[in-house]
Parts: sequence; C-alpha cells; structure tokens
Amino acid sequence: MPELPEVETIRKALEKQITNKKIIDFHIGNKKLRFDLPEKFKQLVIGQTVMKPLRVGKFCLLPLCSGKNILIHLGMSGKIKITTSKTKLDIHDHAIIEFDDGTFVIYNDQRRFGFLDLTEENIFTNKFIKKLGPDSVSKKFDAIYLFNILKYKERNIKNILLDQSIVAGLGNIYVNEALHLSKISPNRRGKNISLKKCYDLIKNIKTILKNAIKAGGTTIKDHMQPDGSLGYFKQKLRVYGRSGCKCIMCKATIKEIKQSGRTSFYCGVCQR
DNA sequence: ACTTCGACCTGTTGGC
DNA sequence: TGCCAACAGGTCGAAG
Repeated sequence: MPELPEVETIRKALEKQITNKKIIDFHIGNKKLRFDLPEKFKQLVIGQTVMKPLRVGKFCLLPLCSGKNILIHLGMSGKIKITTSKTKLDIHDHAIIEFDDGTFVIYNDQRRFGFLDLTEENIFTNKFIKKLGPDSVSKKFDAIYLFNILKYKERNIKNILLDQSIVAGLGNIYVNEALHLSKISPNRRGKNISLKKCYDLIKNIKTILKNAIKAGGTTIKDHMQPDGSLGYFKQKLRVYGRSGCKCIMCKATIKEIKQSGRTSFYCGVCQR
C-alpha cells in the first residue's frame, strides 16, 4: 500500500501528535506480522520518550531517547491510527502504543505484510535500512547517479525504479505516474535511457512525490491518514488505474500490461 | 551478479 | 445468490 507520500503523510501526523511524549505501555496482538518482534522489544520501548519521527524510503522511524529507533514498515495494507480515547479494537490492530498523555498509536495491517523492528543508534546498521538506495526525494538521487546505474541494466525501467536498493520510496503508483510524465515506456530497458532523460525523470519523480505529499497521499482502497481522512492524490493520477481511458496528453487509450507480476499502466503513443 | 518468481496474508471484485 | 479465481499500494529469499 503505502509508498513514500503515504508514509510521509503518516510521519507528519506522528510528529504532531507524539513528539516528546513518553511511552507508558506497549501491547502486541496475537497474530503474527511479517517478522517477529525483536527480543525484549516491549521492555526496551516502555518508559522511552519519542523524539521527532523520521522517514527513510517507505519506513517510518520513531527515535527514542535511548538512541534506539522503532522502525515501522506498513507493507501493503498497513495503517497508523492515532486516537486519544480507548476505542474498541479492530481485529487487525496488531500493535498499540500508549503514551503518558492518553494518546494511542495503533498499528493496523489487514494483510500482515508489514512489520516493526528496533534499530540501534546508527540506523544504517539495521538490516532493512542498510540495503536501501538513496531516498527518492533526496539530493543524492540525481540524474548522474541514476544514469550510472541504468547504463548497465538490461532490465526494464519500471522494475528498476521499483527496486528499493536502487532508489527508496517509489512503489507501483508513482513509478507509473512518473514514467508517463517523463514520456518513457515502462518497457524501455535501463541502458537505453539517455542522461538527458534521466534529468527529466528525476525532476518528474520529485515533483509527483511532492504533490502527492501535499494531497495527503493516494487512497485507492486502504490508505488513510492517521486521523481517518483519505489521501486526495487519486484525483490527479495520470495513468494508474486508468486502463481503457484516454491519455490526458494525447487522447490515445491507456494500456495495461504485467511486468514481473505487477500491473503497469501507460500510453503507447506518448511513452516511448 | 542480475533477474524473475513464489510465498507471505486477507478482503474485494468480477465472471460464470 | 453463490462459488472461485484473480487481484491489490510490498519485499524477502530461492532458483534460474
């Protein structure tokens, strides 16, 4: 589910609601998430004050005063809910963090592809964080970097951009969107993309992500902001989920194909 | 080293 | 109406 803009939306809400608050209880549901919690997770987080939440790729981090960080990945269907009242739990509420002022942060994940972890002080020693490429909205993710990677790749650009070890934060929606805006076919091989096109692509990826963050992310089905409101970027999607509809640039019909098991949407006229 | 594929889960949708 | 297959915003690890 959540790609960078959805995770960033959640991070911002957490920043507003829990920064400098102390964890007084932690409860984990009986259903397994993708991975088990680290040993002693509970005792290492209770009593800790949370500092300003961070985001790395599709991960959200809650830095603790001990130096460790709670690492959150939302998988495909994960949500964060923030409440101030003890409401009835949903069957997919898998972790509940209680704060000293009565705020609750609830981790809910219907499909349980997501997970929680605890990192050391240096987050880059964490097994999940250390294999990520530069963040999609960072300066490190620039045209030269991308071009140097692409020039050896036989693989299609769609799958390259989904690879979190190359660039962190992009998922299926925004890769489709960025390729359409950049007029690049998802079938194009990495090595056949020029440096000039890389400049375009980088600029467009960042523009799309920033606009999506402003809109609170994209709600197709599952995503919601921690206060329960939706993400409004869906109304601005150019190709994702629009097969059979007209291309907004040239009026040709948007096509749908499968690439490594995932759906891609594109315009065969604009995108080459 | 590079790439694809199956597996992990639950819920919804569309075809018959 | 009911059943079943296919599919969904992700990613790990095995296999080719």
